[in-house]
Parts: sequence; structure tokens; C-alpha cells
Amino acid sequence: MLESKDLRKVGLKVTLPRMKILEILESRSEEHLSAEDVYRGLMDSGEDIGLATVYRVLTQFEAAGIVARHNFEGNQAVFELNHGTHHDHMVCVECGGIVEFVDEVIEERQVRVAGEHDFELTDHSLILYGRCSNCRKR
Amino acid sequence: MLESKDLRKVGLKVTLPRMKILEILESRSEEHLSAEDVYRGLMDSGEDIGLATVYRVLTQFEAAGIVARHNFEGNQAVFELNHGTHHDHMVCVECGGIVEFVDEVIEERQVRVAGEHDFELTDHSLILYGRCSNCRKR
DNA sequence: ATGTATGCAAAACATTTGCACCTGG
DNA sequence: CCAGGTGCAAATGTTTTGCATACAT
Repeated sequence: MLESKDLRKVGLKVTLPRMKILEILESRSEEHLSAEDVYRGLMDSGEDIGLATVYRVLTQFEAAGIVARHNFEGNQAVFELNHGTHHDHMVCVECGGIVEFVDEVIEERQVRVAGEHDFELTDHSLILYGRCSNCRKR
Repeated sequence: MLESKDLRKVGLKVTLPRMKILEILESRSEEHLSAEDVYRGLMDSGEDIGLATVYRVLTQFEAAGIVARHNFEGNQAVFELNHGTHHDHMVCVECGGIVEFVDEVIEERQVRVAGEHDFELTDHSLILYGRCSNCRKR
């Protein structure tokens, strides 16, 4: 559970908007929220925080390594808390559902491929698109 | 080399804008062009084709399987001709350079992961970000 | 106190769409 | 001829920014 000191640790002042946004992200940590989603979450909680602030804060959190931003197909980016363990995503093109996974062999191979091309790997994005088990039944 | 019959084959009328856009994509097939890039290419060749048409045509080409669209980091999508062989991308975060690669082990693993989750795989996107060999020398 | 954050409204982009006109088959 | 394609301008949707005010330390 992240708190004030975690914000200070990364050099961010502890403000109400930042704490509230952290709360939303934590309370819905199994989801992948767009800036809009976070904003609506705040409104529903009666918080009066601007959408621009949501964008600014999420961007700062990303820079600080607190959240990860993903550009799945479609227009808007989604965010999720970085709970330590790296993982990739599988997105259902029918229902939008998301499954997270990790495959050590793929991870290793990526490092090897980068090495073969003298690339200093800083990050990667792997997204599998398809139809999830639920949608396939219909 | 793609030509008129390839357009007819996928049910698209052979029009001047479509042919010109195909030409641009072919003449710069090592690059990954944004819609803007294609548009400027057309302007530079003295063609008077609207940006809206470029977007429409690229979208149709994608639907027809003639081109692939990629959402690298940043805002605008890039397009490249589908020259048969599937491949993934490594993007240099410093110079923007792109290296294409294929790793059979990764490909296999993706299929296996999808299978484990009862996912019917339709597509995937793997992008490695880092600093390329040239940028590392500086 | 003072540098940073925030809210609001406006701007900036990338992309899409409506519509009257043009064109390929 | 006529369905489909195109150009232009306007609309859309997401994200960013300018600026005056409010707040954390």
C-alpha cells in the first residue's frame, strides 16, 4: 500500500489530488484505468479534481516509476500501479478484458535479441490480442 | 512490387491516390511512415491528395492486409508495407531508429501462453525500447 | 514566504466524418 | 451511368499548456 512517504521518496509534494489518485489506482488495482476512468472515479468520490491534473499526476507517477502506462489498441492510454513484478498483457479484442502474464523464456529471449543488435534495452511492450475464453464460448 | 491487380484483388478500386500512396510506401519500404509522412511525400511529388484521404486509404490497406499499423510510443501511428514475413520491432529511444527482428522462440512461446489461457490469438505486438549501437557510442 | 500544484479554459494534435463534387469501371 | 472515392472543412477525442490562484513545506 503506497502512502505519503512514497511520494516524498520520489520527490513529489504530498498533495490531496495526488493522494486521491493513488487511492483510486489502489482500490482498482486489478483494472487498467484510462485518465478518464480515474477522473470519473474521483468525481464519484465527490472529489473536485480537474482532468488536466489527472493527466499531469499520472505522467509524473509514470516518470517516478510508480505507475505504468500502456498504449493498447484504441485511442486512449491506460495506467496501472507498478506492483513490483513486471508482466505483459493479453487483450481480448471482443470484450476488452485483460489478462496479465509473465513468460521467463520470452523475457530472456528479448535480452538476447537486444544484445545481438548491440541495443541497450530500457523497456519493452508485449501485447497479445485475441478472443478470451469467455468470448469464445458464445 | 504491388500493383493495380493487388488492389482489385482486395476489392478496392484502382484510383490515383491509392496508387500514389502505394508508391510512396514502396519507395520507402525500409522506413516506418506516419500518415503525415506519407502526406508530405505526396506533396513533395507534386500530388494533390488530401490528408483525410491518406488516412482513409491507409486504414483500408490495413483492413486489406496490405499494410501494418504500429503504435509505437508517442502519439502517431506508423505504417509499413506487409512484405509477407512477420517481424517485431526494436525502437531506439534516442534517435528513433528502428530495427526489425524475428525470434522463433518468442513466437512459439506467445502461442503457448495464449493457449494456456484459452485465448484465440489474432495478433500481437512486441516492441523493445532502448539505445541503439550508434547512440551508445556517443 | 516561495516555489510548486491545481483548476479552468483554451490550445494542440492525431484522426475521423459530413457533404458536394469527381472518377473509375 | 452510378456506386464508390476524394477534397475540404469542420467535428471529435485525447492529451497538453498558459495563467491566475491556492497550497505544502
